[in-house]
Amino acid sequence: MAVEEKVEITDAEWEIMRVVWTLEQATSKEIIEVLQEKKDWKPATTKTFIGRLVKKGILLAEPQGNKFIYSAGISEEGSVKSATDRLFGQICSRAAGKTIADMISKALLSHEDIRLLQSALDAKKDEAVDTVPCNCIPGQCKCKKDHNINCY
Amino acid sequence: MAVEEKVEITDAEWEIMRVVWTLEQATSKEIIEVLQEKKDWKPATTKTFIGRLVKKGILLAEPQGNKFIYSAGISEEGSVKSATDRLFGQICSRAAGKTIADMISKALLSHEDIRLLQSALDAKKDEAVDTVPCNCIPGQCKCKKDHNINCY
DNA sequence: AATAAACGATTACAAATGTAAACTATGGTT
DNA sequence: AACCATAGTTTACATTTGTAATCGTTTATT
Repeated sequence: MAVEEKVEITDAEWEIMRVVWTLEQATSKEIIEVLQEKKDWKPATTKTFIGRLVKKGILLAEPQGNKFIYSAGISEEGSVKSATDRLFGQICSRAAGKTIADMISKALLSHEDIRLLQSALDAKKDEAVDTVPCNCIPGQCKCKKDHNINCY
Repeated sequence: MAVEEKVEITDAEWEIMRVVWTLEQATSKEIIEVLQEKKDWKPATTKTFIGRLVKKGILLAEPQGNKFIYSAGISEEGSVKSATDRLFGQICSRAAGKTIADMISKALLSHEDIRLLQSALDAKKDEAVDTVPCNCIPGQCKCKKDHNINCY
C-alpha cells in the first residue's frame, strides 16, 4: 500500500476536498461556486486553500490548456479513516466501544445502516475479547480506578 | 443545560485535560509528571498549556496556598462528544452509519462492548428511517449520483 | 537571614491556519 | 489591436498552536 494518508488536512482544506471527492474532476471555478453555498469565502480565499492543497500533494492539478483540472490525491475513505483514527487516538482504547455506542445512539440511521452495523457487530462477536487492554499512560485514564484492571 | 462545551481544545491541551479528567484534582507538578511519560515536553511547555486552558476557562484553578489545584471545567464525556460531533460534521449525514460500521470493524471490542453496542443498535431499530436525509450542499457529496435520492 | 527550589506569569518565536488583496499571464471580446 | 475577465501565483497579515526560556514571588532549606 502507498505511504500517503499521513498528511494533515485542515478544516478549511477539508471543505475543498469534499468538493473534489464529489466532482472527481473540478476547475477552481467550480470549487469556488460550490463552496459559495456554504462558506463565506472570497474567491481568493478558496484559491489559497487550493494552492496549499496542491503544494501538499493532496490535490492533483492536471494542466488543461492554461487552467487546471483538479482531482483528489488521497481518497475520501482513507481520509475519513484517518480522522476517526485521530479521534480514537485521543481516548482510552477501552472507551472505544462505549464511544461508538454513543455515536449509534445519537445518529440518525436507516434500516440499511442498521443491517450494516449489525453485520459489523456480528463479525466482531467472534473476535471479542474479555478485556480490552488499556493503552493509556498512568494518569491519563481511570481504568485502574474504575475496573481495577491494567493501567498503572 | 449550561452553554459551555463550545470551546476548542487543541491536541496539546487535550493531553493536559486527560490528566485532569483522570486525577480530578491535580497540581501543575502532577500534570507535568504524568505527561513526562508520554510527551517530550519541557515543564515550561506544559505550564504554557495549563495557562492557556485556565484562560479559556476549560481548566479551573483553585488557589491552594500559593499554588493552584487544577480541575476540569468541562467534562470528558462532553468533550469526547464534541469531538465526535465535529467528525460527523465533516461527512455526509448519510455516511454516518457506514462510518460507524467501519469503526466497529476496526476496533478491538470486549464482550461487554458488544453487548453495549447491541443494545444501542437495538434501541435504534425502532426509530430507523428508510432514508437518512443528506445534509450536504450540492457538490459536497455523491448522494444523488449513488442513490438518486435528495441532494441537488 | 541567605539561598535555593518551586510555581505561576510574562515574553518569545516559528509554523500552521484562516482570510484575502494584489499581481501576472492569457485567452476571449469589441 | 486594445481591453477585460479569468485563473493561477505571490504577498500579506492576524490568530492559533507548539514549544520554551526567563522573570518575579514565595516557600522551603541551610
